[in-house]
Amino acid sequence: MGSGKSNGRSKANKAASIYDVARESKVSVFTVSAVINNKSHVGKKLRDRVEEAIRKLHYRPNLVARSLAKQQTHTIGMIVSDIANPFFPMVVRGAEDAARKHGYNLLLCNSDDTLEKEENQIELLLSKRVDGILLTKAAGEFRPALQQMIKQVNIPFVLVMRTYPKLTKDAVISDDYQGAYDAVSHLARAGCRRIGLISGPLTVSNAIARSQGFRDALKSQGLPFEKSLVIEGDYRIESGFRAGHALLSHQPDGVYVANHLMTVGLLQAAEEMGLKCPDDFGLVSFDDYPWLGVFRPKLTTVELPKRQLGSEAVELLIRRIDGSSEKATVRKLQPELRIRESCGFALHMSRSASTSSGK
Amino acid sequence: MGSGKSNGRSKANKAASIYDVARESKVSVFTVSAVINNKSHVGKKLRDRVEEAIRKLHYRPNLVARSLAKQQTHTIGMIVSDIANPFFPMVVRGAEDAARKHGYNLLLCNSDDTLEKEENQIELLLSKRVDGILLTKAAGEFRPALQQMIKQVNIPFVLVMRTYPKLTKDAVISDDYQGAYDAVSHLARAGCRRIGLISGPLTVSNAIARSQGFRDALKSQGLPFEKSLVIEGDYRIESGFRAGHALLSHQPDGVYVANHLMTVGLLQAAEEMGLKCPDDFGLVSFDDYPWLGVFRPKLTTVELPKRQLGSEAVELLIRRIDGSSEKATVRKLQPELRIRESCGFALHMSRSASTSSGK
DNA sequence: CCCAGTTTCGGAACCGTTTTCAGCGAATCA
DNA sequence: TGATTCGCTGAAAACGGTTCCGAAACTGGG
Repeated sequence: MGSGKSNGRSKANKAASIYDVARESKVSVFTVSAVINNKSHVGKKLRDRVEEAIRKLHYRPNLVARSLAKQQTHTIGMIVSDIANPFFPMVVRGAEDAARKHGYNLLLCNSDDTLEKEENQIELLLSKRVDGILLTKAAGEFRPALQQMIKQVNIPFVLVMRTYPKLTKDAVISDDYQGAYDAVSHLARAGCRRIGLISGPLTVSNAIARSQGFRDALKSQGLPFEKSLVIEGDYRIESGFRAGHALLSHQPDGVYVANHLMTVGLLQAAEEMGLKCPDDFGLVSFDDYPWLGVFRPKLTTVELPKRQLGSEAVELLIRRIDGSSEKATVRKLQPELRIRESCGFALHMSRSASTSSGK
Repeated sequence: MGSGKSNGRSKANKAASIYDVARESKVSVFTVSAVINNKSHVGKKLRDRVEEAIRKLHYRPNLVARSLAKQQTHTIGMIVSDIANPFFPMVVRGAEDAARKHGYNLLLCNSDDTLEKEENQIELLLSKRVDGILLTKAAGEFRPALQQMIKQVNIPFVLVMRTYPKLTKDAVISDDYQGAYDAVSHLARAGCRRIGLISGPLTVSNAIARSQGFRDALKSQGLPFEKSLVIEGDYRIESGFRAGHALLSHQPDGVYVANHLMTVGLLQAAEEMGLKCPDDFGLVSFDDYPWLGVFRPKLTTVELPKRQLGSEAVELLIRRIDGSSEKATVRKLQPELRIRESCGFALHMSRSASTSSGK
């Protein structure tokens, strides 16, 4: 009924399926499938005919059907705190490039470092049957049901930037302890004696490592640990601002900040208080960016290999997806101290030089 | 044969399917499906039994199977130039939040503003049967086969930041013309008489709009257009650096740069040449960032509503996915001039005031 | 010329959902 | 109490691939 004896499938708005090309080239779907994945050798003539049909129909295999059949999606989920935090874009970029190289796509999620959002994102990713998940773990433990599901589907995770052995021992992180150690050692060499710390949330592994590096560097430099000079933030600007106010009121002569965003907050606070860096206090912070060299104060930073962080995480994850049984491993990448001006090294050089020459 | 009369499916490493919960709760799969999507009313007792089984088995529907059956993936592809360009993270974040709110996920791709990569990404996204695509179009035209495929699958696109009517008229962009116009008008008000431009690649709509705004503002201020003071870059640091060298050698007293990354390059060049901003030249650039207020030179910028750009693009795209037939529309968001210090407004105020008082 | 051994190919089951189409039972009304 | 309608329920067919298995075609040797 209706408009004539059409075969019922409206031609418009319908991508060709493997059946269409099979019919077009007068072979079975198996043969088409075989030439697509060039599997078991298909005769030259048939192969040509099939390829011709594929071109003619603009056929592209439906990857969701393939995913269902093969039980793998060639998609990996990536959960970061917040892509708008300038730290993450480069690691995401590193991950995306590595993923694509292996034929994988990236499903990007933001957790805002919130357990609840993180759990929701993971559930969704599991439902989408991603082949693996890259996770910058927020503080807190998964609810039992989620843990069960994760165990049940047996999907590989690899942690990025932060460890969380309860979930998996596979992780790629930066050597935060060393980075912090270098940073405050440098501050001390530059002549600082009362060094403050604005740390990340101590519920999270890298904040702990950075704090520990801070303490140990202090100790090895023979400097006292003053409780009033240590403030815990949450890696965001606002917390750096508050911490900055609190900290600077105790008049440290140097401060080490555990990430860039909090450094920005600290600088805001300093400006409000009429304090200048590096004249009034030395400063070294984590995370470096290409543009930090052109703005004053020229920040002395410890740079993390962000891109590599992302790419190595993906490489490891894909090895796991492919069933690698290499033993669980946390890959620790080395940071790099980039000395510019905010540490006041030039300023205090003479004093520093005289003390170090005494050794 | 083998180890007894086991039912053959190894229990380990296998997520429960809808059949499992149907068997467990002794109903048909239809009923289970019905309670999951709470469709046609299912009796209270049955519903309870099913939900109980779901909980017990930690069942989560397999979204790839659902996608295949429903012919929609609830996934949207987003192609940006480069997520590591600080401009994009916030628009991606805006997009991700909006997408999630509607139950969609974001598949993120980088094109490096390269036609070839862009085409590959699109093909992949089409194969993955994403429901729609957000695209910051690179320069150049799709190859015919791709155009055909796009037409054939009839998938909605919405353009972000750059228009490209050949593909679709749906776009959400910023009012680049106005932004540029305001920027250089402000420079002129601040007393600049020889204003230079570092533009984006003129193969791309927003670079053209910004250049046009530059010209018109010059004209309306009665300032001459000097060809040697206009240089085309590609929105990256390196090109800003080269352009900066070339431009500053002609000694402009003001320069307007079409994005932040090139501004960074310009500042590098200025430093190498011993030129200071705003003492030696006024500067206003596009893109603002939370941290620009704490570093010197404090950049005067025209800020684009990045987050909104992303979210509105998603909203429009989803309306299209849902079959909205509202007429094609480019949504133009207003930029905001943020006056700080790099424009030298304070510096030249007196001169500017005297001239404007004469009018 | 015949038969065993390889390729090559086609048929059909399967992946986990949704959804159509009947059928069955219960509830409402006369 | 019996008939009619309505609400639920279940079997089965898509969705678009992959892949096992058996059959057909082709090869070569005796």
